[in-house]
Amino acid sequence: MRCIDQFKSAAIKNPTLTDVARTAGVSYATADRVANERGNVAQKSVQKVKEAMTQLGYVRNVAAANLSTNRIYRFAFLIPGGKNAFFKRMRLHLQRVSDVMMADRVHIEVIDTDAFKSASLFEGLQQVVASNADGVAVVGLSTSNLEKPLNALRAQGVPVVGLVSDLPTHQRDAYIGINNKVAGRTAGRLIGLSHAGLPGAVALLAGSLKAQDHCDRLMGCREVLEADFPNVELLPTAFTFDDQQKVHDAAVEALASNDRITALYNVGAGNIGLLKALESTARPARFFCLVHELVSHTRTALVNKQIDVVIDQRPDVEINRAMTYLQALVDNRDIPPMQEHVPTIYVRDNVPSDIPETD
Amino acid sequence: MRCIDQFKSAAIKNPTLTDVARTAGVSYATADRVANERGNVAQKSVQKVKEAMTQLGYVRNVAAANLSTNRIYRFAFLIPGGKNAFFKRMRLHLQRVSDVMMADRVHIEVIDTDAFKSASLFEGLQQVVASNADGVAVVGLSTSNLEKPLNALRAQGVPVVGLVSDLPTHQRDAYIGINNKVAGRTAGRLIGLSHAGLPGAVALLAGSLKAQDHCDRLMGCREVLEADFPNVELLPTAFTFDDQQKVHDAAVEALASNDRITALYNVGAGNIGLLKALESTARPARFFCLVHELVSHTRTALVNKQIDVVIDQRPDVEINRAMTYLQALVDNRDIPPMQEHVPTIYVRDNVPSDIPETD
DNA sequence: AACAAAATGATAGACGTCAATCATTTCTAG
DNA sequence: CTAGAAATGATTGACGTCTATCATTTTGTT
Repeated sequence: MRCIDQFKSAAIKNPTLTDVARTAGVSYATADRVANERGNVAQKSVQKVKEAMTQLGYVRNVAAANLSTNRIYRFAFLIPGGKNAFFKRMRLHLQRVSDVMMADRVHIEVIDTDAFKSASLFEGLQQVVASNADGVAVVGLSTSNLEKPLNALRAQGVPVVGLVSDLPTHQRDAYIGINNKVAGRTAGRLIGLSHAGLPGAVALLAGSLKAQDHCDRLMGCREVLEADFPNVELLPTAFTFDDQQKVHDAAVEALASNDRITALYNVGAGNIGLLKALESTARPARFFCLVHELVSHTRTALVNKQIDVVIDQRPDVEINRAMTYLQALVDNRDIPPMQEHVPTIYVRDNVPSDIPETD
Repeated sequence: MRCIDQFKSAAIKNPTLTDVARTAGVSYATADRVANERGNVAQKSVQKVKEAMTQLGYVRNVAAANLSTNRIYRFAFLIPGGKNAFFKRMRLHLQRVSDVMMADRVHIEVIDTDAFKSASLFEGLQQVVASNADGVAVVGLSTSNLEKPLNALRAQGVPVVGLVSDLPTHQRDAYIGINNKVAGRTAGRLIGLSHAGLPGAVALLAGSLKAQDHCDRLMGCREVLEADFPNVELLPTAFTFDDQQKVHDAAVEALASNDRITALYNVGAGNIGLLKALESTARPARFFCLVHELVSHTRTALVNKQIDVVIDQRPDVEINRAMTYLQALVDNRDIPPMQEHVPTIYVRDNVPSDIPETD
């Protein structure tokens, strides 16, 4: 953009620190002292060098710098292990990206954590502290206190990025994830729209009120329906602890007990159970079904018209963003401009065809 | 992932070509000849070197390579100029990204083309051919024949990426953009869902049948409604040539003439005219309004409940992807894994808050 | 003016790759 | 067996930055 004139001419050359030193009228050593803040430089020299930098549009050549220091980026990702399809998808993407990132000297280690055990997270983090990583991304747990290891990391200058579930603001450098209240509101909006003003009743399934994200989603959904769709009644939430069997039973019960039911929204996980319930149970004539997270089985159900909408968090995008953030933080660079990460809505027509099998 | 063991130990080092040569039992020169395909190497040597590479997990250090060749990436983006808010947003993102990319030695030139003039595109491309860019991204035009300049570029080894509107498959290396039939189907699905089985009629506005993307969207929308929502009638399409005034008039007429109208879908541009019409005209009790492309005014209208859904192409994501593709193509690298780019659905709750003003 | 302290200059090796050159060895055909 | 071709080895400078050392100049203090 700023370089159209140069661009046209055959040879473009970025100014080097030597160029800066020359136009500033100082030696390379001094320019270097200024650039790398090594101190022992007179104010007026600092001034001269900085002016030369802006004048020439000097940009530090990160590649050369990394080469000279033999820089390698070692990033650790702490992600819940186990059978959860969403995190499986996340780990799969991480693995794929990892191969490509090798060329950029980015090494990735994935540490499986126990999804709901605070101790496991704590232990994983301590492992990272010891492994002298350059950056860490953590899927946190709102109930666990990770202050000590996180502060230890950040005291070492290791940036920490919260992933999917936020950490206390002062314990991390950035948060990459959706706003779950927004996700809930989005669900509420779509449920409301699907009623076209007709009366209806929504069955709600959630894991537990202890999960902050589930709470937020429920709240968002309720907010929108109460404000904009008084024709839609909210039935009491059933809690499933994200267990497939419990989800199944709750869905069957909801469908059977209330013949006014027109919509079902599962705020949490365990959708396989829900799908089984939908297969075996008669569905009302008017029925709108909405779940979270696009994985192979929810995708199939979407295409097969068992469910109508999937709200997805785009774990691949989140991983990419985490990586970008970590690199920028480590290099002390500007973070590239990126649009706010919001929940994605999939209906059966805009669903990507390349969702990997994770089962 | 593959390097957990190394990761744990304090010092990690990527193998260099010297290491490869050593374990292959050949000189650096020979290893280099293999790595850079310079020829004049015996088959068995090639074999030995390649084996050593896979054995050690050698990955070419792109940073060092680019440093030694003084590589600079010069990418040209041919994007329609003028007042169109969507392309304004695209150019704005390009500009922002450009600043950050300077650190990676990526220079970006944006060439404004005349949105609908084939000659302008042709001229712009010839300009690029002359400017010896390293890669080109073009917003094409289905009606124009760009075979000559495109082939000239690709003959020079300059990768060409089609953006937003596809080019003939054999004339480009990749296409970055949404599938417009999918976009239309998505619109149709949402319109259908919004009727909850009640009867309705959809007013359709489009620019012109000459625009391939508009055709595709109309077709997709019709497909879904006819197949899955027989209760929704499709009214004849009004053609607006993407002119605000014509869009306004068509919308007013549609709302006035047909009291059964329950939805309006503008397949094309000129939404400012539509918004004016919605402000001044009485809307039916049941009314679902859907448009394309999130820009400041459509975002405002979404939040203010004038429209219900915006289907967006995510120009920022498209730009980023184009950049990634071009870099990978130039470096002859693998393209990082990325999920299929599909149209994004925005309702007023999941709409990003940081859409820049482009008016 | 003398002296220490602060600032500056000059320079060199390392990082991994590319792109050369030139000498030497090995292979192949007649 | 030998000339010529093909293959290989050895080596070098450049790219831009970092890090270090050491010599020299300038500054400020008494």
